[in-house]
Amino acid sequence: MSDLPKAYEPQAVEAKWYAAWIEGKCFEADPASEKPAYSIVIPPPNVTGILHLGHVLNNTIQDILARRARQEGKEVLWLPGTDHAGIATQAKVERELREKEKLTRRDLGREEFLKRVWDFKEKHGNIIISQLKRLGCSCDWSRERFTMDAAYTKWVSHVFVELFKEGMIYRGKRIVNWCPVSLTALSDEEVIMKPQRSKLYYMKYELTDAPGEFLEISTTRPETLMGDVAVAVNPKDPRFTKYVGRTVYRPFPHAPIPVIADDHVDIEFGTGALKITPAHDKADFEIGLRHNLPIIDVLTPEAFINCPEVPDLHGLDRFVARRKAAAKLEEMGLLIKVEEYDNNVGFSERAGVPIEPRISMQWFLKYPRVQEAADAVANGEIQIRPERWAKTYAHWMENLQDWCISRQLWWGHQIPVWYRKDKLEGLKNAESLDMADFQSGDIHVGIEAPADEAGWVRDEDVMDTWFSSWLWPFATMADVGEETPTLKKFYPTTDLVTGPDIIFFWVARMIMAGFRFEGELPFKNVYFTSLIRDMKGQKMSKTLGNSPDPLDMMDQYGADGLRFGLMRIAPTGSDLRFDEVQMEEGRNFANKLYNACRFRQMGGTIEFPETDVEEDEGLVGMANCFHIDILAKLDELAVDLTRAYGDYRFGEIAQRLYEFLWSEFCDKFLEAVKGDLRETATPEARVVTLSVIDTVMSRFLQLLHPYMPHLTEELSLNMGYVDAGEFLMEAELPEQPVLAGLSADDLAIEQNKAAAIYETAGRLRNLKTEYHVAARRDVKLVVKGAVAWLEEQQQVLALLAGAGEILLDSTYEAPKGTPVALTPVGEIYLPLEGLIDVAAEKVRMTREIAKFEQELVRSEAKLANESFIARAPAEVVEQEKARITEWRTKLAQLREMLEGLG
RNA sequence: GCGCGCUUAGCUCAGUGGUAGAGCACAUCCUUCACACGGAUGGGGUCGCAGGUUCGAAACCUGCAGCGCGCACCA
Repeated sequence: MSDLPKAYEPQAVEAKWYAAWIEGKCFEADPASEKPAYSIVIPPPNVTGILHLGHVLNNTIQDILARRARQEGKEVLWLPGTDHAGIATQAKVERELREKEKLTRRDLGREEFLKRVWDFKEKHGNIIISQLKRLGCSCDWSRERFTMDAAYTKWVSHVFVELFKEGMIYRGKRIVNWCPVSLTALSDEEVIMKPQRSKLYYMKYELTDAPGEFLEISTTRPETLMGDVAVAVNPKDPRFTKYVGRTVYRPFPHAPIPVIADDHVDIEFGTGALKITPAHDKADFEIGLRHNLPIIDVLTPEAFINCPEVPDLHGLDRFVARRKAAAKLEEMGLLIKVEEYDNNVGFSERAGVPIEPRISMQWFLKYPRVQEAADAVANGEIQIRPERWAKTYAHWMENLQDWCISRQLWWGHQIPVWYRKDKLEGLKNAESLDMADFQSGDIHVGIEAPADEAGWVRDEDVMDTWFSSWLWPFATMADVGEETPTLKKFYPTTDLVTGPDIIFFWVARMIMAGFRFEGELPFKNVYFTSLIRDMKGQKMSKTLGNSPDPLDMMDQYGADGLRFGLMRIAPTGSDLRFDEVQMEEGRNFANKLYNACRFRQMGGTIEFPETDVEEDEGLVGMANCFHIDILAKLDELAVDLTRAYGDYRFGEIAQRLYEFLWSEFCDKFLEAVKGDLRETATPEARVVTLSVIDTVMSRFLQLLHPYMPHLTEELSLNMGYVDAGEFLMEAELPEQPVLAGLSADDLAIEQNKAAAIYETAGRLRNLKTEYHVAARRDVKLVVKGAVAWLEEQQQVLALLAGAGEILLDSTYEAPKGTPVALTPVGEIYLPLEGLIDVAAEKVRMTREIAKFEQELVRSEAKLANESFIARAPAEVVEQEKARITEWRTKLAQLREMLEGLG
């Protein structure tokens, strides 16, 4: 017996193996390799982020794919890195600055502030990288990238310049989504619509040419009333025809504004009349453009009222001002009523406050290669899984809006545009900037600053983080204009694994960028993971505090336990409910495997008997039905796994591995062959059994390796399946099955024998339990009408069933009331002196008879149905007939026995 | 409003036309020399509802309900 502890202790083992893999350069990809390439780029986590369960799921899947690909003989590149995450990172540093030094970023100035962010990044950055290592991720760390590396930054600028010169990027004054907390524009994707309980205010504006006559208007935003420049009605709305072209008084500041007609107005909604505030609503802005209306901005960037003409509102927070404006209307007798109203309000994804539509000067991108990108998914060049996400992708691609790519932040890639100082004022306020301005020489757009830098001022804005992320698959592999061996070998990448929440942010954009800048799709397969929820079905979030720390999980259950537990409940489609119990199961599974190996080690080394049986030729010849059965099941497992990997069915793979080891190998096979390892066993039996165990265990460890890399590596070494100095993770999966040289018929015969013994053992244990002798191992069993081959396996049956002795006796006359079971190997009696209870046995048998009768009736009814006979496939009919025969035989036997009881 | 998805045992989920499954939880028994992070046995389901197709439906079709998620300029 080995000195190994009884329970597996993962912590030290996991750390040891990760270090060994790094030392052995096992994760490093070789572009010069002859092997076919397999590549994944990691979805770069936020550089200052910390690992959450979403990362664990996502990266475990990638690691499984990468490790499996290595086993399949591929040259694997899993390229890691981190994202600078503009808003999130800047916000963190600003918060720290505010809390510790009571300073804002403007107090420090751009240069000093950026220095602080870099310091912060050095200090807190890469925590997540070490956490990914703890999880066992086999990334090629020698190629780690950061989206603000110099070379990467050059890519971002290059892309901007190219697209600008192509006319795809332009600057313009538009309504954008403004975050009043982060003080920057956001893209449409960064706005989250949330249902809100709001109020709908009904108010009335007096007609200038008809005092006492009013036009009724409804709005949810009375606080922007000062920015009203018109009232719009639908031209098809007969109620308002007479007003169109006239003017009404805006209450404050008191001024006449026109009543206009515009198709956009919904006749059904509210009063049917809409106040037009072009500065604070996207639709209003467009109506304003159509009708040539002025724009009056009445909000500060921080979303406070900016309207000195109305002193009692000026300077107020927008929501305070809303109530105040309503009160003011009421005072003036212009408020008709207020209704409760449910609507959707856009929130800033990062800051969590309602965004404010705001006019501002921003840079926009017209997406390139839209058609190619849409087609690539539609025609299957890029496979999206689960497939239904392809529809979401297609829908978005069909409704693309220009992308607002500028951000009023400092942390990020600064826009590579310079303005001539002497023309700065004019350029700053120009309604639009594009190629024409570039050609005139007033602006400079380039990767490098203009030569006479002093005469120029650089655009202050930075780019949306996703404007760097969308280049990730190729910008990580080669510098601008380079054709590196890495790019050549590993681009396009094979699989992308990410969450469906960033299908627009990232996936779709990468596809477009791939086509535009590399002339090729960036990846062939996209696998969208499930969203992790808690047991109540709520989204995991820091604020809810329902997000367990993966590091805690790893401390408790091991990285392998966490990986396996999580993958085992990872569904193919919908959300995943995280249940810590499952991680415990993962740990238990690791422990089970570990103990199965300890058991094998107790068997010691294999000493071949003098007959000189060679492993290869002797194995099948000497094997019994249990050996053959487990080898066949192992082969089946390997085939099933290959298919499941092909379909990205990770939960099913985990389930099959679990079931094989626990049920098939430990519960059945090991129990069946335990006798072979006892001192009483023949040397031949011992050798065969140990060999079969080794064959199964070594192959199983390899199949399990992608899911539990550390443990399988450890056990493979300890068991001697992998030589010291070599790695299981580098061993290729053999293509041949472990079982060979047996005809399908012979295999079926052997497997049926094994199944019959297992089933019989189950029946007997059941019988023992029913008669309350489950714990006794000395009971005697008698088999009547035994199948011919039972004799050779009766020892095993006794072992499995927990019987002291099994007698084969075809003439056995059971005492009345002897418990009996009908099994695939014959009638088995459990003669128990003093325990036999005729009445109880009668009841049990009557119950069993009733059960079979029911089955018989059902089957007979089916066969009596002419349509069934006529239309069902022959094999189904045959199956049914066979069942009837079986039921009848059993019923006859049981009735006879019941009669025997008297 | 449009679209997508889900609804199977107390819980988490498999099961895409042929007698309803797994794990956990539960109950009873077992500390027998791999493992109590274990072993054995057992109880538990009109497969959301209603129609339809079919010899046969948990599965296919239609409708409905509940839940979830996207998208959308109804102020």
